[in-house]
Amino acid sequence: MKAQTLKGHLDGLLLAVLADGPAHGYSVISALRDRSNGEFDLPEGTVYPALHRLEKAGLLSSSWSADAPRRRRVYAITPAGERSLRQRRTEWRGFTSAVDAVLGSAA
Amino acid sequence: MKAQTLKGHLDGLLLAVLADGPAHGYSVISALRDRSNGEFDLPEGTVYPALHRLEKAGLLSSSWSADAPRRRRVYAITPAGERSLRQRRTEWRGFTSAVDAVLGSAA
DNA sequence: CGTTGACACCTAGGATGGCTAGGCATAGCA
DNA sequence: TGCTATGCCTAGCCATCCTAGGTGTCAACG
Repeated sequence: MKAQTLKGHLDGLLLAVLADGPAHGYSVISALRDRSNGEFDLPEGTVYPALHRLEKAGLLSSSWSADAPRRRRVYAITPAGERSLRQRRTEWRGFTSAVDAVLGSAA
Repeated sequence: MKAQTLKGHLDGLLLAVLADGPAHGYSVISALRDRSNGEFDLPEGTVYPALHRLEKAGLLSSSWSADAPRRRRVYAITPAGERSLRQRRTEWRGFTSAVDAVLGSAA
């Protein structure tokens, strides 16, 4: 997958993963890989800054887990994050139908 | 539509429009607007550099039209451009199905 | 006849954000 | 003792969409 393809769409993917329950960064990466059948195998340098960004925006909250063998920062979606996710899903549908309309050759 | 949403997808849209026949930049913009039901109302500063880029990459060819009242640079898709378009359509399908899988909540 | 607006082209620079490439530390296994 | 997987982080690169400006033609309106 080309580098720019994902631009602007990553945040929604992260929110969607975390909407199913809290998780730490590393597991978000593998969840993304699994759910997308390997299509999204994202480097840490992509995901961590994005998680920080979302937390800063108030869409995620995080805390260090104490019980795990290794230190982990666990992220959870906030109510604002869920609202944002709903909106992003709607926008995504609009975007895809517009692209599909232009690309044509639906057949 | 947010600025980054389109990133990496514009070239395919332009190729798709020009696959239906040669056109000049300004008309590409309105074709894009029409085909997408107004979703893609792109500024010239987005489209012109993209057309230049695609021509430089050999996916489009251009020439100045002599017959038009105003000077127009008319773009046409090249065989390489058509190949690229086919590939981009395939990638787009893969990308959307991956995003849909992650976003879930198809309902 | 001047001005406005559509047409038609162009480009420099800003901003965004994913990726590369590095770093650090712990745990488990050969 | 290494190697691999886990787990976190960041500086800077770079592609590219957009903003904001520029040029010029032509038709219509007051």
